[in-house]
Amino acid sequence: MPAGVPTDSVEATKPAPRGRPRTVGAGEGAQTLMRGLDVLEAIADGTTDLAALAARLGTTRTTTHRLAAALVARRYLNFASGDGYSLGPKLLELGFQTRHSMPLHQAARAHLARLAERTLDTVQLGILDEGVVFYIDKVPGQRRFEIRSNMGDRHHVWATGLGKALVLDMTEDQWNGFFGKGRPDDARPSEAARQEWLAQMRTYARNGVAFDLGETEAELRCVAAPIRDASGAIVAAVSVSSITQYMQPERMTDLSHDVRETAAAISAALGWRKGVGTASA
Amino acid sequence: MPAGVPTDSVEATKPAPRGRPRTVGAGEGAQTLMRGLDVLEAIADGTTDLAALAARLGTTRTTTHRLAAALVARRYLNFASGDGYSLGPKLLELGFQTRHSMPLHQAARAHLARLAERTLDTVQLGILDEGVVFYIDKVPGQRRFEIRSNMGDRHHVWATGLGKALVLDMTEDQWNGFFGKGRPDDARPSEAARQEWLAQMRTYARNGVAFDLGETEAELRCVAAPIRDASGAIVAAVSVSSITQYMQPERMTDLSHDVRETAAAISAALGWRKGVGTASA
DNA sequence: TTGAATATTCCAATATATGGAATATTATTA
DNA sequence: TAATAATATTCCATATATTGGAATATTCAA
Repeated sequence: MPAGVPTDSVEATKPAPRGRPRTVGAGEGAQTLMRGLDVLEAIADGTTDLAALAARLGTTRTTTHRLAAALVARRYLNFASGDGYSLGPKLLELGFQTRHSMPLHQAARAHLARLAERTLDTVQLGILDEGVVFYIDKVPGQRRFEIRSNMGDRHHVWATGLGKALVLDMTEDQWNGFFGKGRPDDARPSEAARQEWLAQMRTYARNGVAFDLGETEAELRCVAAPIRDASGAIVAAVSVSSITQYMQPERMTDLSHDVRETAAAISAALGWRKGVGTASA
Repeated sequence: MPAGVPTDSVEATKPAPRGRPRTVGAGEGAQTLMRGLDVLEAIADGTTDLAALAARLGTTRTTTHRLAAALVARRYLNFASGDGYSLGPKLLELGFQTRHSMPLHQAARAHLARLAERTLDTVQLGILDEGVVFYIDKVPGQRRFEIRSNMGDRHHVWATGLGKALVLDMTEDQWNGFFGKGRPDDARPSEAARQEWLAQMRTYARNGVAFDLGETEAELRCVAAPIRDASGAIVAAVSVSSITQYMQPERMTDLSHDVRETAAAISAALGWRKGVGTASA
């Protein structure tokens, strides 16, 4: 499914429905619910009018309308005559509630703030979600500039410090799967680049800290470390980001300790005990 | 037929739609979807296990399980053996997307940041949602302390600057409806307090700016102004909050201009033209 | 290990969702 | 303004998707 992320919306109009996200199989016996969720997601994806919705779901206008009307009644959708459907306030509510109910979020908040205060730079918290990095919290730094990422953004695993930290425990095969993912075909990285990236990942995995040396934005760098839960599995990662000027090699090394400590503190709050799940093989 | 939920039971009798768009009958023919949403909201409300869920919805465990399983498959819920159900990552996603897709949010962002920079204090953006103030954006200030409200918080209309700004256009009857709302019965405010509050509201409405003089937290004060869309209706409000020490009467007066200007700028970005919908009667 | 609590699957019965066609509501012209 | 197009909404008989009881599987607590 094409992501409707604000950073670069590809098209504003409704295109021909490509591959159908038919998640049939699991969820048998709840067709109406599934279709309702389809409606929700189609609208999140930029569809605004009934006809397009119906075409996308492969249902009649009648059925589609009934589902949409139900969602409007429950405030999951807005409907404005003329502008069509849009995501409703209930989704805002549930989104916020979800964030607050995450033990991770609660455990992390104070630590992130303190890290941001010490480093003066932007601190971010992210999780791995469907193969991409999902930013779930951010504490801005105190410099004269602002790292322009936002909570809710999604970025590629291989090109961000947070992403690399999140996959540090995976096998080299899995790493390979991530590398270059999401790149347009004409910008496929060279084999040499892949090898270098893998070599770096090995180092990061050994150290328990990952760097971003400007893969996405040349002037941006960051230091990230994985957060583990009671089972030792990586469930999130924390990073400190700044511009290259403030991220010379020595500082990145220095920060490594602090970031790792912060990650460890949050991990501890989640029930992790030192030693469980860390690199050993 | 479900009978536990407070917000339905519309049947046979001819509805006499007064001020409120009752959306009667909507949701008919989508029982499964409605029940699915019930599940979602029950879990948002703290229910975690199947038995409790079923009891709450008035459905059998089987049905409830099918719905929950479908929602898990679609990542609207998590299920962890032992901990039960919790809100899932898809809700995070949709929540963020909803926020970003609001024209209001986009129009406001830059203005809020600039206001926060000028005033050094916390700037907040809120909307009226089901009779309460819903905080949808916040730009922290630069003082040594932190206003502890968070995005996603809900507060009472009558006790916050944002809330008052949001209802500035309403009638005195409607104001009355808001006053004291949500208070425990034993803390019902006196008639004198009500009269004083109404008098203040009249002043605020005349000036197009509302103050919070410590109704909720004695040491907190704020200055808020309404944001209007193209139709002139109030759709949101912006506020600057700080501690009393920094919010002496003169400064509140000074801030009034700046806050009102900011609100006007955001309103303009939403298509509002000076004069439309402002106090006139 | 046992027993208790909880989650999950199976199935026939029917209440519930479905879509075609008719209608109402808005937008866009003439 | 009226007439047209475009879109949303309601109606209703039909059959299909959903239901819940009972059986089974899984996890948790001693």
